[in-house]
Amino acid sequence: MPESARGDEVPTVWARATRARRGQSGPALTREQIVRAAVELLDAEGPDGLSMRRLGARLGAGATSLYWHVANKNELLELVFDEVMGEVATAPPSGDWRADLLAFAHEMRSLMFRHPWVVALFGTSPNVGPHGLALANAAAEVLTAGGFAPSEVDNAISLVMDYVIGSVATELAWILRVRRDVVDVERWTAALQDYLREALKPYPSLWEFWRAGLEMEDERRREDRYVFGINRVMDGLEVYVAQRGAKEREVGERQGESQAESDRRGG
Amino acid sequence: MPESARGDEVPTVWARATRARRGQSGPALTREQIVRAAVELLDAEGPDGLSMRRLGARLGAGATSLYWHVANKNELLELVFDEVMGEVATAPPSGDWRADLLAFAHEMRSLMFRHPWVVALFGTSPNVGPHGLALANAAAEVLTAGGFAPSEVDNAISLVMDYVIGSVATELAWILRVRRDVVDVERWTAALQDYLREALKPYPSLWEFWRAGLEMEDERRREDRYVFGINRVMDGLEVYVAQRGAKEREVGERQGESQAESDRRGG
DNA sequence: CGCGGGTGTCGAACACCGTGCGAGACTCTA
DNA sequence: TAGAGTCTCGCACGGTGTTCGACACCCGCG
Repeated sequence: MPESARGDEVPTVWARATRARRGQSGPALTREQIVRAAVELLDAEGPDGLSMRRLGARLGAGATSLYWHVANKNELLELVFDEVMGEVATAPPSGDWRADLLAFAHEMRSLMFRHPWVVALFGTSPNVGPHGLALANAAAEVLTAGGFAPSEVDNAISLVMDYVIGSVATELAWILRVRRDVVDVERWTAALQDYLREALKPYPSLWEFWRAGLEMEDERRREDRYVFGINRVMDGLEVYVAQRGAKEREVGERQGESQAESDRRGG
Repeated sequence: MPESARGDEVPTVWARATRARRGQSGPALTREQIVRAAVELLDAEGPDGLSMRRLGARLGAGATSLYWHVANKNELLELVFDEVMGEVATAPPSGDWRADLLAFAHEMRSLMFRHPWVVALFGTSPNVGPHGLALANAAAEVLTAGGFAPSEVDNAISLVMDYVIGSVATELAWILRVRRDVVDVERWTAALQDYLREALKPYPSLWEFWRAGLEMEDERRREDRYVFGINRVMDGLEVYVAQRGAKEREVGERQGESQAESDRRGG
């Protein structure tokens, strides 16, 4: 329903005004309808399964009809992204910021597993749709309630999000690759192991690590990795809060360097 | 030079034997040559700039000639990935595992900025080329020297890598998007800000955070985020080492729960 | 010398992709 | 009834990865 769906240098779909729909019987195609169908298509067939032609066909419409409702495919992806953002549950701060933040991370992670294609969409657009904003606000509230200063809230959220994104991205890339290309998993992993046994001759200890890892079933091993990682991230944030608290308590006695200065020196 | 470059269910290029090259005057095209040209193309024009046709043209050859040396594009990407992995500098453990690991992370991050397209390649293949293996070994040595148990080494490396990947991925996605699509940055950010001012009416505190952020120049803000994040990750690992050390010291006195159990409870 | 087979290159073709353009149909308002 | 807006869609353009079969070259062998 936009006056015309041209991109026209608008930074995000959301910044473009939409017109009220017409009279009574609306158009055959709706933006909501298109977005929902796109999500279904992506879930069912992965990122390569979504093409304008296929999406149109699924809706019983021509491919180019979609371009009335959406400027281009990127904009459609922006809409689709915010759509699934609406799936993640949020809750007001409970008083335990670590638990709240952990729950937020888990919620995000499970979203990404439910819709494996979203992971590639993080960062490709401003993510300022209604659901995205609500989510950002919920996370910010948790940290604010936890005593984080305004300037630190963004850093802390980014840390958690970036870790979850990176972790799930590598996990999923692997899973999807195997699912797509490999027909005989047994033989495939055996071949890989054969190669590694040879190639790791120069690095015997590495071979030991990986050999052990390869024997555990994959899903459990990956879960372990994530649980380890996210808990370390939380520990790191707690250390930060504690140190900053300590610094504040000794304020005036002697001017301690700021945490940012200490970080920068360390890095 | 492979007997034939068919994919044939081999899990990685590296697992396929290569034949000795022929007589004296080698072929017009070489695998090394192709890989190097591909890296140049990717650096110059981004991921979309690399197509088999364009790559062939750059080498003064037909597109399909490449398929003699490489089974398909994915395999080429695997080769290209390991090629740039050779660029990252490693050093033997210095005795300070935190400093070593931090240096490793920085090295990785700067690699990803030098070749923005690699970030999307992490996890899409086993990453077991010669350079990748050497790198993994170097990182493992650092942590082993730092007192990490074999089973923990993989977890810790994954944590650091995943954070760096996630952080750089979101950073780069944004940078590249702006660089590609936006002609008038000034007007673009202004429009975004206008939209946000309106859309964030329900979340006034969020508006304050972001408003402050938007005023700082982007590069500095992003750098700050990364420095904050990676230092929190390191803190988290240090806490872990310290706690485990404490646990070990009190061994036998009372059976404390393992760290993994504690993590799982927390998560 | 001749010749078979491996090595290497390549043009044509297939089935896709995103999307600009313009024609047309339908419906509401004046 | 005229006109303006809303909405659908066929065609076409220039790209993509990859398969297939034809072809040229050079080596060692008989």
